[in-house]
Amino acid sequence: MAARLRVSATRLARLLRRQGDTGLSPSQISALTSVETHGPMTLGALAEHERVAPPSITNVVAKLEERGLVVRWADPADRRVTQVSTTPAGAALLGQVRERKDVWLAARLEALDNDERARLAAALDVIDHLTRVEQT
Amino acid sequence: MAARLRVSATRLARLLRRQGDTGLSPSQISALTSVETHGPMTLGALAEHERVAPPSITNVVAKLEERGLVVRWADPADRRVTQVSTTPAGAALLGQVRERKDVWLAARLEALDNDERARLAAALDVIDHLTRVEQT
DNA sequence: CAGGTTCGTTAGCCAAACTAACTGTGCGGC
DNA sequence: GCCGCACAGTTAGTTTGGCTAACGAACCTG
Repeated sequence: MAARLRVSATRLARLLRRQGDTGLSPSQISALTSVETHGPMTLGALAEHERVAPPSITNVVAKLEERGLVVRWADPADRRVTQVSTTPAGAALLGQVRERKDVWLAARLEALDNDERARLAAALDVIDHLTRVEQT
Repeated sequence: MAARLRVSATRLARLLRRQGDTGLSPSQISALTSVETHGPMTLGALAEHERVAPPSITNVVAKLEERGLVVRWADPADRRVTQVSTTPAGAALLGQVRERKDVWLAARLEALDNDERARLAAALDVIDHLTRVEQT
């Protein structure tokens, strides 16, 4: 069961990733997603979250800022740290990517028969639960 | 439904990927997997399958060969082409990675209750079917 | 057997990651 | 209160891995 689920999940994720082509590099899209989901954060926290060295995050954020997808400002309480958060444009771009993937996936779901869809629907909670446990 | 499945599948794939750490780069492990699953193949076919330029595959295969994970030989029928296939060591490495992921995932499945496991089991065929259709 | 085609490799360039070193800011001991 | 240390982010320089362009060897066709 583990092996079958592993293969299917990996394959589905790969197919989904192929639908999510933006003009951004993988590290850029990943950083942008982190900033959106975890709210305004410091560059150091972002670097740690992305498991990347500080100089790399400087560069990634600079490019995202050039495109107007994030904003960066000095923290008034501690002027060493700089905070970063998404702009409406950044959020919109992520939304478009997600919607494109959902459209593609929905089309696949349409191709299933009613019984299959019902079984998948019944398992959605389980799959969700499986991935929600604290990530080890 | 599409959105929930997308999120869960993406997250599960990411968690699985984190368990699969080898000393190899992503392109190396991907190429090795392709060679294993599609049998002996020419370098050009491998490059096309990996959606990568021919010079890149030369480099990737050279590194895999250094580690003894694949072997490369000239095709006797057409001495321009070189075939590549996995060694027992290469297959063993892939097997270890898969097993490590399966062990991790099986432990998570153990944490589910019986009803959840039953619902997931009933959906396995569906998820499999979903990813088996010709990839667009 | 000469010309053109195909396969893989070599050469050279660019993007993106890293480490090491620097700047500017905060903080705590004397 | 100032002096020294710690910390956040950036700059500088290197390494890695991808690409395109050009090349050599092998094949095929007229």
